[in-house]
Amino acid sequence: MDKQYLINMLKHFATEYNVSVDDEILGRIVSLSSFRVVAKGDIVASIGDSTELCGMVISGIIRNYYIDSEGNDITRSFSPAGGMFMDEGCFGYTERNCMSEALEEATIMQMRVDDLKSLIKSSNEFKDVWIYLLEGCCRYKIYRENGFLVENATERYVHFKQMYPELSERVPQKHIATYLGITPESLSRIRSAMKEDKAE
Amino acid sequence: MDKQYLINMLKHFATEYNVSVDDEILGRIVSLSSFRVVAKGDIVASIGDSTELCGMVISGIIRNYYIDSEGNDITRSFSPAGGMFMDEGCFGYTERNCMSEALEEATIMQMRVDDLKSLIKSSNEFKDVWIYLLEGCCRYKIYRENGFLVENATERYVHFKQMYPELSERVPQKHIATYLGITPESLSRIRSAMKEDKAE
DNA sequence: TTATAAAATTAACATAGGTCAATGCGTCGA
DNA sequence: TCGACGCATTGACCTATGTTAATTTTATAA
Repeated sequence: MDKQYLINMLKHFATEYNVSVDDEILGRIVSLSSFRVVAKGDIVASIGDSTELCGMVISGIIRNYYIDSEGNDITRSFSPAGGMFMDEGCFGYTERNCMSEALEEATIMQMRVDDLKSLIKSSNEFKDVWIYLLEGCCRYKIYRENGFLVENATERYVHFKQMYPELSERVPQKHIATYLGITPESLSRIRSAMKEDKAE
Repeated sequence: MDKQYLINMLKHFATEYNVSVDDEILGRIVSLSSFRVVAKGDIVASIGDSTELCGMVISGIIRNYYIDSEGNDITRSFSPAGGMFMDEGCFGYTERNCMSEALEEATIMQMRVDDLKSLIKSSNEFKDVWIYLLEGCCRYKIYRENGFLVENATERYVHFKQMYPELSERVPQKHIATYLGITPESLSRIRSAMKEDKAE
Protein backbone atom coordinates (compact mmCIF):
# COMPACT_ATOMS: atom_id res chain seq x y z
CA MET A 1 0.00 0.00 0.00
CA ASP A 2 1.91 3.03 -1.19
CA LYS A 3 0.90 6.54 -0.36
CA GLN A 4 -0.72 7.40 -3.67
CA TYR A 5 -2.81 4.24 -3.49
CA LEU A 6 -4.14 5.26 -0.08
CA ILE A 7 -4.79 8.78 -1.27
CA ASN A 8 -6.83 7.43 -4.16
CA MET A 9 -8.76 5.21 -1.80
CA LEU A 10 -9.64 8.16 0.44
CA LYS A 11 -10.57 10.16 -2.61
CA HIS A 12 -12.89 7.35 -3.62
CA PHE A 13 -14.61 7.37 -0.22
CA ALA A 14 -14.91 11.15 -0.41
CA THR A 15 -16.50 10.85 -3.84
CA GLU A 16 -19.11 8.49 -2.44
CA TYR A 17 -20.01 11.22 0.03
CA ASN A 18 -20.07 13.78 -2.81
CA VAL A 19 -17.23 15.80 -1.31
CA SER A 20 -13.96 16.64 -2.96
CA VAL A 21 -10.72 17.08 -1.09
CA ASP A 22 -7.51 17.77 -2.88
CA ASP A 23 -4.58 15.38 -2.86
CA GLU A 24 -2.42 17.57 -0.70
CA ILE A 25 -4.84 17.34 2.23
CA LEU A 26 -5.39 13.63 1.70
CA GLY A 27 -1.62 13.17 1.62
CA ARG A 28 -1.34 14.88 4.98
CA ILE A 29 -4.05 12.64 6.39
CA VAL A 30 -2.26 9.55 5.14
CA SER A 31 1.05 10.77 6.56
CA LEU A 32 -0.50 11.25 9.97
CA SER A 33 -2.21 7.85 9.96
CA SER A 34 -1.18 4.36 10.82
CA PHE A 35 -2.69 1.31 9.16
CA ARG A 36 -3.60 -2.03 10.63
CA VAL A 37 -5.09 -5.26 9.40
CA VAL A 38 -7.29 -6.91 12.00
CA ALA A 39 -8.70 -10.43 11.94
CA LYS A 40 -12.38 -11.34 12.11
CA GLY A 41 -13.44 -11.20 15.74
CA ASP A 42 -10.61 -8.94 16.89
CA ILE A 43 -11.47 -6.25 19.38
CA VAL A 44 -10.18 -3.00 17.94
CA ALA A 45 -11.03 -0.69 20.85
CA SER A 46 -12.68 -1.11 24.24
CA ILE A 47 -14.78 0.64 26.85
CA GLY A 48 -12.57 2.83 29.00
CA ASP A 49 -9.95 3.33 26.30
CA SER A 50 -8.64 6.80 25.74
CA THR A 51 -10.25 8.65 22.87
CA GLU A 52 -7.06 10.17 21.56
CA LEU A 53 -7.22 8.05 18.42
CA CYS A 54 -9.95 7.97 15.83
CA GLY A 55 -10.27 5.58 12.96
CA MET A 56 -11.63 4.95 9.53
CA VAL A 57 -12.40 1.61 7.94
CA ILE A 58 -10.56 0.91 4.68
CA SER A 59 -12.05 -2.52 4.09
CA GLY A 60 -14.22 -4.94 6.05
CA ILE A 61 -16.84 -4.09 8.66
CA ILE A 62 -16.33 -2.84 12.20
CA ARG A 63 -19.18 -3.20 14.70
CA ASN A 64 -19.48 -0.74 17.58
CA TYR A 65 -21.43 -1.97 20.59
CA TYR A 66 -22.41 -1.09 24.12
CA ILE A 67 -22.37 -3.41 27.09
CA ASP A 68 -25.42 -2.52 29.17
CA SER A 69 -25.79 -2.74 32.96
CA GLU A 70 -26.77 -6.43 32.73
CA GLY A 71 -23.83 -7.27 30.51
CA ASN A 72 -25.83 -7.46 27.27
CA ASP A 73 -24.11 -6.72 24.00
CA ILE A 74 -26.04 -4.03 22.10
CA THR A 75 -24.94 -2.82 18.68
CA ARG A 76 -24.69 0.93 18.36
CA SER A 77 -23.53 1.10 14.76
CA PHE A 78 -21.78 -0.61 11.90
CA SER A 79 -18.81 1.02 10.19
CA PRO A 80 -18.35 -0.32 6.66
CA ALA A 81 -15.50 0.68 4.32
CA GLY A 82 -15.24 4.46 4.25
CA GLY A 83 -16.96 4.83 7.61
CA MET A 84 -15.47 6.32 10.74
CA PHE A 85 -15.35 4.62 14.12
CA MET A 86 -13.66 5.33 17.45
CA ASP A 87 -14.78 8.88 16.78
CA GLU A 88 -15.88 9.78 20.30
CA GLY A 89 -12.81 11.95 20.75
CA CYS A 90 -13.99 14.09 17.85
CA PHE A 91 -17.17 14.84 19.77
CA GLY A 92 -15.45 15.76 23.00
CA TYR A 93 -15.67 12.48 24.91
CA THR A 94 -12.58 11.69 26.94
CA GLU A 95 -13.22 7.99 27.39
CA ARG A 96 -14.75 5.39 25.13
CA ASN A 97 -18.06 3.94 26.26
CA CYS A 98 -18.39 1.25 23.64
CA MET A 99 -16.49 -1.64 22.13
CA SER A 100 -15.42 -2.02 18.51
CA GLU A 101 -14.79 -5.36 16.87
CA ALA A 102 -14.08 -6.56 13.36
CA LEU A 103 -16.96 -8.59 11.93
CA GLU A 104 -14.74 -9.57 9.02
CA GLU A 105 -11.05 -9.26 8.40
CA ALA A 106 -10.61 -5.52 8.09
CA THR A 107 -8.06 -2.89 7.23
CA ILE A 108 -8.32 0.17 9.39
CA MET A 109 -6.55 3.46 9.47
CA GLN A 110 -6.14 5.51 12.61
CA MET A 111 -4.81 8.90 13.56
CA ARG A 112 -4.64 11.13 16.59
CA VAL A 113 -7.77 13.21 17.17
CA ASP A 114 -5.49 16.15 17.95
CA ASP A 115 -3.83 15.82 14.58
CA LEU A 116 -7.18 15.61 12.84
CA LYS A 117 -8.43 18.66 14.69
CA SER A 118 -5.28 20.60 13.77
CA LEU A 119 -5.73 19.61 10.17
CA ILE A 120 -9.28 20.87 10.30
CA LYS A 121 -8.21 24.14 11.93
CA SER A 122 -5.46 24.66 9.42
CA SER A 123 -7.40 24.13 6.23
CA ASN A 124 -10.42 26.12 5.30
CA GLU A 125 -11.23 23.58 2.63
CA PHE A 126 -10.94 20.62 4.96
CA LYS A 127 -13.16 22.42 7.43
CA ASP A 128 -15.89 22.25 4.82
CA VAL A 129 -15.35 18.53 4.50
CA TRP A 130 -15.55 18.11 8.24
CA ILE A 131 -18.74 20.17 8.34
CA TYR A 132 -20.12 17.95 5.62
CA LEU A 133 -19.32 14.83 7.63
CA LEU A 134 -20.82 16.26 10.81
CA GLU A 135 -24.01 17.25 9.04
CA GLY A 136 -24.20 13.71 7.67
CA CYS A 137 -23.80 12.34 11.18
CA CYS A 138 -26.64 14.57 12.42
CA ARG A 139 -28.89 13.50 9.54
CA TYR A 140 -28.19 9.86 10.25
CA LYS A 141 -28.88 10.17 13.97
CA ILE A 142 -32.06 12.18 13.39
CA TYR A 143 -33.28 9.42 11.11
CA ARG A 144 -32.48 6.87 13.77
CA GLU A 145 -34.19 8.89 16.51
CA ASN A 146 -37.25 9.14 14.30
CA GLY A 147 -37.26 5.35 13.96
CA PHE A 148 -37.27 4.79 17.72
CA LEU A 149 -39.99 7.39 18.22
CA VAL A 150 -42.50 6.64 15.50
CA GLU A 151 -41.77 3.17 14.14
CA ASN A 152 -42.28 -0.30 15.54
CA ALA A 153 -39.61 -2.99 15.29
CA THR A 154 -40.93 -4.41 12.03
CA GLU A 155 -40.87 -1.03 10.33
CA ARG A 156 -37.37 -0.33 11.60
CA TYR A 157 -36.21 -3.67 10.19
CA VAL A 158 -37.79 -3.10 6.79
CA HIS A 159 -36.20 0.32 6.54
CA PHE A 160 -32.85 -1.02 7.66
CA LYS A 161 -32.89 -3.58 4.87
CA GLN A 162 -33.86 -0.95 2.32
CA MET A 163 -31.17 1.42 3.49
CA TYR A 164 -28.34 -1.05 3.99
CA PRO A 165 -29.05 -4.03 1.72
CA GLU A 166 -25.42 -5.08 1.76
CA LEU A 167 -25.02 -4.93 5.55
CA SER A 168 -28.22 -6.96 5.88
CA GLU A 169 -26.47 -9.75 4.01
CA ARG A 170 -23.04 -9.58 5.53
CA VAL A 171 -23.82 -9.08 9.22
CA PRO A 172 -25.20 -11.72 11.65
CA GLN A 173 -28.86 -11.12 12.39
CA LYS A 174 -28.36 -10.98 16.11
CA HIS A 175 -26.35 -7.80 15.68
CA ILE A 176 -28.97 -6.26 13.42
CA ALA A 177 -31.55 -7.09 16.08
CA THR A 178 -29.75 -5.27 18.88
CA TYR A 179 -29.03 -2.38 16.50
CA LEU A 180 -32.79 -2.11 16.01
CA GLY A 181 -33.36 -2.16 19.77
CA ILE A 182 -34.82 -5.68 19.96
CA THR A 183 -33.59 -9.18 20.81
CA PRO A 184 -32.42 -11.68 18.19
CA GLU A 185 -35.43 -13.87 19.04
CA SER A 186 -37.81 -11.01 18.30
CA LEU A 187 -36.17 -10.29 14.98
CA SER A 188 -36.45 -13.94 14.05
CA ARG A 189 -40.19 -13.87 14.81
CA ILE A 190 -40.63 -10.65 12.86
CA ARG A 191 -38.93 -12.24 9.88
CA SER A 192 -41.13 -15.32 9.94
CA ALA A 193 -44.23 -13.15 10.31
CA MET A 194 -43.12 -11.17 7.27
CA LYS A 195 -42.71 -14.37 5.26
CA GLU A 196 -46.25 -15.47 6.18
CA ASP A 197 -47.64 -12.09 5.15
CA LYS A 198 -45.95 -12.40 1.78
CA ALA A 199 -47.25 -15.93 1.29
CA GLU A 200 -50.84 -14.83 1.75
CA MET B 1 -35.00 45.44 20.88
CA ASP B 2 -32.13 47.35 19.33
CA LYS B 3 -29.33 45.68 17.47
CA GLN B 4 -26.74 45.82 20.23
CA TYR B 5 -29.20 44.28 22.65
CA LEU B 6 -29.73 41.35 20.29
CA ILE B 7 -26.01 40.98 19.75
CA ASN B 8 -25.48 40.79 23.48
CA MET B 9 -28.21 38.19 23.78
CA LEU B 10 -26.59 36.01 21.13
CA LYS B 11 -23.26 36.49 22.82
CA HIS B 12 -24.83 35.30 26.04
CA PHE B 13 -26.15 32.14 24.37
CA ALA B 14 -22.75 31.55 22.79
CA THR B 15 -21.11 31.91 26.19
CA GLU B 16 -23.38 29.22 27.60
CA TYR B 17 -22.07 26.93 24.88
CA ASN B 18 -18.49 27.99 25.71
CA VAL B 19 -17.92 29.49 22.29
CA SER B 20 -16.94 33.04 21.51
CA VAL B 21 -17.97 34.86 18.37
CA ASP B 22 -17.04 38.44 17.79
CA ASP B 23 -19.60 41.21 17.57
CA GLU B 24 -19.07 41.79 13.88
CA ILE B 25 -20.30 38.28 13.02
CA LEU B 26 -23.15 38.48 15.48
CA GLY B 27 -24.12 41.81 13.98
CA ARG B 28 -24.29 40.24 10.55
CA ILE B 29 -26.46 37.44 11.90
CA VAL B 30 -28.83 39.93 13.48
CA SER B 31 -28.99 41.96 10.27
CA LEU B 32 -29.96 38.89 8.29
CA SER B 33 -32.61 37.81 10.78
CA SER B 34 -36.19 38.66 11.39
CA PHE B 35 -37.81 38.51 14.80
CA ARG B 36 -41.24 37.36 15.82
CA VAL B 37 -43.21 37.02 19.02
CA VAL B 38 -45.50 34.02 18.99
CA ALA B 39 -48.29 33.21 21.45
CA LYS B 40 -48.55 30.08 23.50
CA GLY B 41 -50.00 27.36 21.33
CA ASP B 42 -49.06 28.96 18.02
CA ILE B 43 -47.77 26.70 15.28
CA VAL B 44 -44.49 28.18 14.11
CA ALA B 45 -43.76 25.76 11.27
CA SER B 46 -45.47 22.72 9.81
CA ILE B 47 -44.87 19.42 8.04
CA GLY B 48 -44.35 20.03 4.35
CA ASP B 49 -43.06 23.57 4.81
CA SER B 50 -40.01 24.61 2.87
CA THR B 51 -36.77 24.42 4.84
CA GLU B 52 -35.35 27.66 3.51
CA LEU B 53 -35.65 29.29 6.92
CA CYS B 54 -34.04 28.21 10.16
CA GLY B 55 -34.69 29.61 13.57
CA MET B 56 -33.38 30.21 17.03
CA VAL B 57 -35.37 30.68 20.20
CA ILE B 58 -34.72 33.94 22.04
CA SER B 59 -37.17 33.32 24.88
CA GLY B 60 -39.84 30.75 25.65
CA ILE B 61 -39.90 27.11 24.58
CA ILE B 62 -40.61 25.66 21.15
CA ARG B 63 -41.65 22.01 20.87
CA ASN B 64 -40.88 20.07 17.72
CA TYR B 65 -43.03 17.03 17.07
CA TYR B 66 -43.81 14.36 14.54
CA ILE B 67 -47.25 13.18 13.50
CA ASP B 68 -46.98 9.41 13.00
CA SER B 69 -48.92 7.26 10.54
CA GLU B 70 -51.83 6.92 13.00
CA GLY B 71 -51.96 10.66 13.62
CA ASN B 72 -50.27 10.55 17.04
CA ASP B 73 -48.35 13.57 18.22
CA ILE B 74 -44.81 12.54 19.19
CA THR B 75 -42.30 15.03 20.56
CA ARG B 76 -38.95 15.00 18.82
CA SER B 77 -37.27 17.76 20.79
CA PHE B 78 -37.66 20.87 22.88
CA SER B 79 -35.92 24.09 21.90
CA PRO B 80 -35.47 26.39 24.91
CA ALA B 81 -33.95 29.87 24.75
CA GLY B 82 -30.69 29.73 22.83
CA GLY B 83 -31.71 26.54 21.02
CA MET B 84 -32.15 26.12 17.31
CA PHE B 85 -35.24 24.77 15.61
CA MET B 86 -36.51 24.51 12.03
CA ASP B 87 -32.94 23.49 11.32
CA GLU B 88 -33.67 20.69 8.83
CA GLY B 89 -32.50 22.89 5.98
CA CYS B 90 -29.07 23.07 7.59
CA PHE B 91 -28.83 19.30 7.33
CA GLY B 92 -29.86 19.08 3.73
CA TYR B 93 -33.58 18.32 4.04
CA THR B 94 -35.72 20.08 1.47
CA GLU B 95 -39.02 19.70 3.28
CA ARG B 96 -39.94 19.78 6.94
CA ASN B 97 -41.21 16.52 8.40
CA CYS B 98 -42.22 17.81 11.81
CA MET B 99 -44.31 20.50 13.43
CA SER B 100 -43.07 23.25 15.73
CA GLU B 101 -45.29 24.96 18.27
CA ALA B 102 -44.76 27.45 21.07
CA LEU B 103 -45.35 25.89 24.49
CA GLU B 104 -45.16 29.34 26.03
CA GLU B 105 -45.21 32.81 24.57
CA ALA B 106 -41.89 32.94 22.74
CA THR B 107 -39.63 35.27 20.85
CA ILE B 108 -37.98 33.65 17.91
CA MET B 109 -35.47 34.77 15.38
CA GLN B 110 -35.26 33.35 11.90
CA MET B 111 -33.00 33.65 8.90
CA ARG B 112 -32.54 32.07 5.51
CA VAL B 113 -30.52 28.86 5.56
CA ASP B 114 -28.72 30.11 2.45
CA ASP B 115 -27.65 33.26 4.29
CA LEU B 116 -26.47 31.23 7.24
CA LYS B 117 -24.51 28.90 4.99
CA SER B 118 -22.90 31.87 3.20
CA LEU B 119 -21.98 33.36 6.52
CA ILE B 120 -20.36 30.06 7.51
CA LYS B 121 -18.50 29.84 4.20
CA SER B 122 -17.29 33.42 4.45
CA SER B 123 -15.90 33.36 7.96
CA ASN B 124 -13.26 30.96 9.10
CA GLU B 125 -14.04 31.88 12.67
CA PHE B 126 -17.75 31.30 12.30
CA LYS B 127 -17.02 27.96 10.68
CA ASP B 128 -15.47 26.92 13.98
CA VAL B 129 -18.63 27.96 15.78
CA TRP B 130 -20.75 25.99 13.36
CA ILE B 131 -18.50 22.95 13.80
CA TYR B 132 -18.90 23.33 17.52
CA LEU B 133 -22.68 23.41 17.22
CA LEU B 134 -22.73 20.38 14.91
CA GLU B 135 -20.51 18.39 17.26
CA GLY B 136 -22.89 19.28 20.06
CA CYS B 137 -25.81 18.06 18.00
CA CYS B 138 -24.02 14.75 17.36
CA ARG B 139 -23.20 14.34 21.06
CA TYR B 140 -26.80 14.99 22.00
CA LYS B 141 -28.19 12.54 19.45
CA ILE B 142 -25.66 9.86 20.42
CA TYR B 143 -26.75 10.23 24.02
CA ARG B 144 -30.36 9.89 22.97
CA GLU B 145 -29.64 6.85 20.79
CA ASN B 146 -27.87 5.27 23.73
CA GLY B 147 -30.97 5.86 25.83
CA PHE B 148 -33.25 4.04 23.41
CA LEU B 149 -30.80 1.17 23.04
CA VAL B 150 -29.74 0.44 26.59
CA GLU B 151 -32.18 2.12 28.98
CA ASN B 152 -35.77 1.35 29.91
CA ALA B 153 -38.40 4.07 30.12
CA THR B 154 -37.86 4.69 33.84
CA GLU B 155 -34.14 5.24 33.36
CA ARG B 156 -34.72 7.55 30.42
CA TYR B 157 -37.12 9.59 32.54
CA VAL B 158 -34.74 9.85 35.49
CA HIS B 159 -31.93 10.98 33.22
CA PHE B 160 -34.17 13.45 31.46
CA LYS B 161 -35.05 15.07 34.77
CA GLN B 162 -31.39 15.20 35.79
CA MET B 163 -30.34 16.68 32.48
CA TYR B 164 -33.18 19.15 31.99
CA PRO B 165 -34.55 20.00 35.45
CA GLU B 166 -36.09 23.22 34.19
CA LEU B 167 -37.82 21.67 31.18
CA SER B 168 -39.21 18.98 33.48
CA GLU B 169 -41.03 21.71 35.38
CA ARG B 170 -42.16 23.90 32.53
CA VAL B 171 -43.33 21.36 30.00
CA PRO B 172 -46.55 19.26 30.17
CA GLN B 173 -45.80 15.66 31.09
CA LYS B 174 -47.56 14.25 28.09
CA HIS B 175 -44.93 15.85 25.88
CA ILE B 176 -42.10 14.53 28.01
CA ALA B 177 -43.66 11.08 27.71
CA THR B 178 -43.71 11.06 23.93
CA TYR B 179 -40.20 12.53 23.88
CA LEU B 180 -39.11 9.49 25.89
CA GLY B 181 -40.86 7.16 23.47
CA ILE B 182 -43.76 6.18 25.75
CA THR B 183 -47.38 7.21 26.28
CA PRO B 184 -48.47 9.79 28.85
CA GLU B 185 -50.26 7.01 30.76
CA SER B 186 -47.06 5.00 31.02
CA LEU B 187 -45.11 7.99 32.29
CA SER B 188 -47.77 8.58 34.90
CA ARG B 189 -47.43 4.97 36.09
CA ILE B 190 -43.67 5.22 36.14
CA ARG B 191 -43.92 8.33 38.29
CA SER B 192 -46.23 6.76 40.82
CA ALA B 193 -44.03 3.65 40.97
CA MET B 194 -41.05 5.90 41.67
CA LYS B 195 -42.93 7.61 44.50
CA GLU B 196 -43.73 4.24 46.08
CA ASP B 197 -40.11 3.16 45.81
CA LYS B 198 -39.03 6.31 47.59
CA ALA B 199 -41.63 5.83 50.32
CA GLU B 200 -40.34 2.37 51.19
C1' DT C 1 -64.67 33.21 41.32
C1' DT C 2 -66.66 30.01 38.70
C1' DA C 3 -67.27 27.26 34.54
C1' DT C 4 -64.88 24.78 31.32
C1' DA C 5 -61.45 22.49 29.18
C1' DA C 6 -57.06 20.29 29.38
C1' DA C 7 -53.89 17.38 31.82
C1' DA C 8 -52.79 13.75 34.93
C1' DT C 9 -54.02 9.71 37.26
C1' DT C 10 -55.91 5.20 37.73
C1' DA C 11 -57.90 0.75 36.46
C1' DA C 12 -58.88 -3.20 33.39
C1' DC C 13 -57.49 -5.33 29.69
C1' DA C 14 -54.56 -6.11 25.24
C1' DT C 15 -50.22 -6.76 22.90
C1' DA C 16 -45.44 -6.23 21.36
C1' DG C 17 -41.51 -7.66 22.61
C1' DG C 18 -38.45 -10.06 26.32
C1' DT C 19 -36.80 -14.36 28.64
C1' DC C 20 -35.56 -18.94 28.94
C1' DA C 21 -34.99 -23.24 27.02
C1' DA C 22 -34.96 -26.71 23.39
C1' DT C 23 -33.97 -27.83 18.64
C1' DG C 24 -31.98 -27.61 14.25
C1' DC C 25 -28.79 -25.86 10.92
C1' DG C 26 -24.37 -24.05 8.97
C1' DT C 27 -19.73 -23.44 9.04
C1' DC C 28 -15.18 -23.88 10.08
C1' DG C 29 -11.16 -25.92 12.03
C1' DA C 30 -8.91 -30.33 13.24
C1' DT D 1 -15.14 -35.80 7.01
C1' DC D 2 -16.47 -35.08 11.46
C1' DG D 3 -17.42 -32.68 15.56
C1' DA D 4 -18.20 -28.59 17.93
C1' DC D 5 -19.69 -24.30 18.30
C1' DG D 6 -22.16 -20.29 17.06
C1' DC D 7 -26.30 -18.79 15.03
C1' DA D 8 -31.20 -18.86 13.83
C1' DT D 9 -35.59 -20.62 14.85
C1' DT D 10 -39.42 -21.93 17.65
C1' DG D 11 -42.37 -22.55 21.74
C1' DA D 12 -44.12 -21.38 26.38
C1' DC D 13 -44.48 -18.09 29.34
C1' DC D 14 -43.58 -13.27 31.31
C1' DT D 15 -43.41 -8.17 31.61
C1' DA D 16 -43.36 -3.52 30.18
C1' DT D 17 -45.85 -0.66 27.79
C1' DG D 18 -50.09 0.43 24.93
C1' DT D 19 -55.24 1.13 24.76
C1' DT D 20 -59.51 2.62 26.26
C1' DA D 21 -62.18 4.75 29.38
C1' DA D 22 -63.52 6.73 33.77
C1' DT D 23 -62.12 9.97 37.44
C1' DT D 24 -59.61 13.48 39.63
C1' DT D 25 -56.73 17.44 39.49
C1' DT D 26 -55.06 21.57 37.45
C1' DA D 27 -55.09 25.41 34.36
C1' DT D 28 -57.58 28.89 31.81
C1' DA D 29 -60.67 32.13 30.43
C1' DA D 30 -65.07 34.53 31.10
